[in-house]
Amino acid sequence: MSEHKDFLRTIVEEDLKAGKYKEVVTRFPPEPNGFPHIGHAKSICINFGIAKDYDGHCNLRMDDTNPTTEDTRYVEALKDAVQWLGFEWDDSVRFTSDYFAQIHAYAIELIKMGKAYVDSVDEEQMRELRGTVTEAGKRSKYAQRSVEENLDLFERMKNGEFKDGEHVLRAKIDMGAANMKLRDPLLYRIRHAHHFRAGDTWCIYPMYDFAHCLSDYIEGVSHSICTLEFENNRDIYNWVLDTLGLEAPRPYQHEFARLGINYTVMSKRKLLELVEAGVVSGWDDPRLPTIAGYKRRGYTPESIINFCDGIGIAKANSMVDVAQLEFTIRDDLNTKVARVMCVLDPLKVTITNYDESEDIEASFYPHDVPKEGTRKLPFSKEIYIDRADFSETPEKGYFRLTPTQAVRLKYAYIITFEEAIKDADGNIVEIKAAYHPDSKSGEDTSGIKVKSAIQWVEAKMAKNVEVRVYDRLFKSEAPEGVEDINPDSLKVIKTALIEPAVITDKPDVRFQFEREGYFYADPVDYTDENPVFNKIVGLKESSSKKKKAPQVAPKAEPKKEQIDGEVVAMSESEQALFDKYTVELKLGSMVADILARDEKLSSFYAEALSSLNSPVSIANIVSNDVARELKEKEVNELSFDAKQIAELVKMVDEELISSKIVKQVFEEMVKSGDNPTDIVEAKGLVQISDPAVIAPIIDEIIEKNPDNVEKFRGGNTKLLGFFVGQVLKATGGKANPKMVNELVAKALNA
RNA sequence: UGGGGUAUCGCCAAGCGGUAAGGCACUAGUUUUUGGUACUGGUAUUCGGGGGUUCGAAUCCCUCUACCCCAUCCA
Repeated sequence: MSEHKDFLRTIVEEDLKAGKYKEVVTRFPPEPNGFPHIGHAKSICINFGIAKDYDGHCNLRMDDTNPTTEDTRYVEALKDAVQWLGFEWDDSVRFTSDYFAQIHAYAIELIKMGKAYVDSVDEEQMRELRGTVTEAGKRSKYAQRSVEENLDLFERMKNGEFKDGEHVLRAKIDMGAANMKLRDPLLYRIRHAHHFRAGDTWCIYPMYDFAHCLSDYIEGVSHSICTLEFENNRDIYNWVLDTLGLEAPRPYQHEFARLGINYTVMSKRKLLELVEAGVVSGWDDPRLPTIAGYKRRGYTPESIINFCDGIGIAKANSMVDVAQLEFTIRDDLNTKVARVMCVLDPLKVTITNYDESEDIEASFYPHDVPKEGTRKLPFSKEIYIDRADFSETPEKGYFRLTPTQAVRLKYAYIITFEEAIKDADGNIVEIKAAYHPDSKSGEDTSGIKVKSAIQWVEAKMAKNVEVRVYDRLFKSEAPEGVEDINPDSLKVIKTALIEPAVITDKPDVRFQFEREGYFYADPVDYTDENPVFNKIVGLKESSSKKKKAPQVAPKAEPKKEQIDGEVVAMSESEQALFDKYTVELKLGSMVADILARDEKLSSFYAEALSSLNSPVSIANIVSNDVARELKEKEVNELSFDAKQIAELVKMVDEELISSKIVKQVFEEMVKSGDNPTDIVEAKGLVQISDPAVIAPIIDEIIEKNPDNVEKFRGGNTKLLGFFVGQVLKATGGKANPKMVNELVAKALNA
């Protein structure tokens, strides 16, 4: 677990500490209506990860409440994904459909409580009655049905006496709720459909909002973690469990931001479109962000998990750069995988002065990968190199073979250019070169300096392989649909040549093709006759090698000006108050504004003022600290009163306590409702303003932090705050901060 | 438009009143028979804007702005 916990783990820890739950139970609850993608992987990592970190467990639950879209094919894909990532679910796979009977019983209970009713308006009417975001909705006339009638109707719904859409069961909550989700949400609808699991036993199915919270409760889930778009649903979640009076411990819902990655799409709908339109070869197309796609492409589970860990968990909508994903797979494979030579775009090279043949022993791993293993590389007069590794007219900074620049054949000899053979169109079809017999790798005495060592294969022994070079599926960073498809997202190279050992010995399934990237033997199409490799990801290229600098960043716009909206005007009485505050009491206009506009605040202020004539100080504390408390409370709910605030301010005015301590005392007042004077006395919070007491503490701090002293004296004046903070901490906040500031500054500058 | 959220480097993301973490990307250098890797350095005088409180504010208060979610018998 990383040092910095995400907010979910923070919540879990607090709950555990408070003894809210005996055990952490989470769940990964996908709907089996599509293939899981990397966004699901994030959720899997969060849910299974948290369970693992806190010795709890995580259920895999198929949220199968909609028989018309779900299929067992998808549950298999979902199970695969979790397993492939290396997580284990508790017990067997759960299904919401397993709880249909219990959920149904809860529905009846709700009806009996008068908290649910059968509604019989059609869809269109229902939409109208729901109102809009700004207007309250109206309840349908059916909401008045008696419990008996509701019970009867609901029973008949269950028995299949009605057609789809004829009736629904609704929770009776509030048609005027500002949260639209709370306007009598649907609990059950009629669906005469075959359920892939429950078969035909049901013709009513619970809605997500009803089934999910109850399923969580039934499974003993403690932390129900979902994505941000369910924030509004949280109120129903709580309503159902609370209204049913389900006993603690019960689950609570927490939301995090779903994953977005640029140059791809993540919604099930868009993914399905691509698959159905045949733009990709299927759900496991290596260009897709599906788990099946990444798996087929050659990504490792570790890399996906590292990626999910790396991006963190928060509540801000975000779009992660694919480069971050690519980093994790390179990083993972770098230390694991054998390096072999494959020439993607072969150019024949004849070594004019070499006539024998030999086998060269070469390590599978570079010096910095602590793994063992070698293979034999055949070498002879005729070899192939990559077309890109020769240039007749090299640009500045080109490191490979040119008419005037020798290059090393990796693990073998250095060669120098002799002649380029061209066809009628002027295309180079062959290079003639000379090798240097004394330059053999490991026993080089030639003294020739080369800038690069390139991959090659021996012509006769090389195996022909198919290489599928994948690039991002979309050309735009935030693709909308098929129109944004990158036409070059797949290049099939049928004529690549690979060193024989890879095919004959099959040392592994994943390789680094030297200087090209990481590749994976396609698990589906690879055969001995037609070996197929998928490009997982290219090697990182330093900018100097990159052909055209894709310099995008068109330097920042000149900082867009922000136009402030208009502030609501004050009413007449508020204005009068404001004037009084600013003119008579000499308050700052901001503070006066806050007070004048808030009736609770202004009357609280007036009351405090009546017991202590210190208008500015009181105004400050009322407009800041008291205002915070009054945000969600009424005056009579406060644990303290205006008189006590006046008392507190008095102590500040008399310099009995420092402004820092005020915060502390105030917190205490909020918590306990005790008198400020008593708090100060009980905790001994009286301000220390004696330099004789403070000075030695400062000396000590200075002595303990020589580095920072040096930095400070070197010009980092921000560090003054650090020292002041340290001194204040050492005195429990009691030292007079103004004095500390002065003394520290003096001491530091001494 | 009512309600619910979110804003910290190009992209993620810590931070919860006392020195603006870290990763990716970028960049300079060292090592290197991969233009890879590894290593070393450089990258936010400032936290969406403006005010206020405080000795001290990314953190507390006020206000404005931008973006996301909610009016499926989807989940």
